[in-house]
Order: sequence, then C-alpha cells, then structure tokens
Amino acid sequence: MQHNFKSLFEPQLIAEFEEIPEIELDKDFVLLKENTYIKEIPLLIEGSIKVRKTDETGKEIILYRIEEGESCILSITSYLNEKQSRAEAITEQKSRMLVIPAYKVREWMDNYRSWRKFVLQLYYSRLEELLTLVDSISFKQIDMRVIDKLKELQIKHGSIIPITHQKLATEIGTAREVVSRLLKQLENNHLITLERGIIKILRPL
DNA sequence: ACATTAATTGTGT
DNA sequence: ACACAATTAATGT
Repeated sequence: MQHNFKSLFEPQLIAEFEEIPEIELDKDFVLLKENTYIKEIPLLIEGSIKVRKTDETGKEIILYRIEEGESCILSITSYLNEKQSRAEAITEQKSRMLVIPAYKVREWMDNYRSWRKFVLQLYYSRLEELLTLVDSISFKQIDMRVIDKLKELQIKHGSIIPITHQKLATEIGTAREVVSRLLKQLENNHLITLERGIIKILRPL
C-alpha cells in the first residue's frame, strides 16, 4: 500500500520533491526525541508512525498516528515557532518517507498554496483527534475506553483482532493488568474470546 | 523431537 | 501498582 500524496500538491511543489531524499526505516526507529529541535520533517509515503508522550515514570500515551500521505504536525509547528519537540515519534512498521529539511517547510509555507492547505488540514485533523483523546481520558471510565477501542479495532480488523493486552493498555494509557482483567470479564460474559495475542469478538459490545 | 528462552497472560497482595 | 507464577509461542540444538 502506498499513498499517492502527489495528487495533493501543485506541480511546482511536486517538482521540488525530486530534490528531497527518500529513506526507508525499520520498525521501532525513533525519528524524533522529546525536547530536541527539529531539523527535518518527515512526509510519510508508506507505513505508519506513532507520536507519543512519555512521563517521568515511563508511562506512555499515544497522542496520534501519522498515516500514509501525512506529515508530523508537531514537528512542523515546533519548527515554525522555534520550539523544542514535546513528544517522540517512532515508526510502527517498516516505513518509507521523504525527509524534508525543515527550512524548506518554511519556504513552502510562503510559496505554495497547496502546502499551506495541507498543513492546515493536518493541523485540524490532529487537533480533532487530540480532542477525542482528551474527551475519552477525562470523561470515560476505563472499561468504556477498552470497549470503545475494541469497537474501533473491529472496524479495522474484523472480529478477530490481533493485539496483546499490553498494546491495548498503552493505547488507552492504563496498566496491562487492568486491561487483562476487563477482557477476562468480557470473556466470561461470552462477548469475546481470548487467545494469546488475539481477541475475538463474538457478539456486539 | 526436545530443551531453552522469550513473550504474554494470570493472580495475589 | 507491583511482583511473581503460569502458560504459550518461538528459537536453538
């Protein structure tokens, strides 16, 4: 799978892409650490990148994901405002991307309407995702969040979801045991069945 | 095929 | 939340 990101931009800007180096990174490569200045901006062609925040105790929460054809809005805005990065970015799969020198991004902001539109759209959609995240953290109980997440994963994977309790827990921002116990309850109620690394949804949650 | 190790899941406090 | 036990999958020999 590969995103045809070129359709988003005007021809002149696409011509500029020719100058931009393309790299391929393995899974779990740390693209960006917290509290560093940004020098390059990724434009993801294939794969996916998670942006997460880790606190002092090592607890982490995933803020959002960068999908194919998208870039990292945190990097862009951090750079444009000359601030340090407040989160870290890690590849979730083997991924291919263009690596845009950050100064180019500023040039493009000035010179290309399609780039400005791209950045603003990205900004909006990420902000919306963050609001959803805040909403789920502050207003919903843990068990509701697990169920919501399962429903979401069901849309992506169907009723057989390949995921570990640990991964589910970090997505939601809670401890693995909490998730394990909740899932066990759902299993006892015959809503799901559990296997190592797999959750099967039997009937609607 | 068997033993060893690592990863995941379960349980008690 | 933490520590540890139990189970299952992966890997080496």
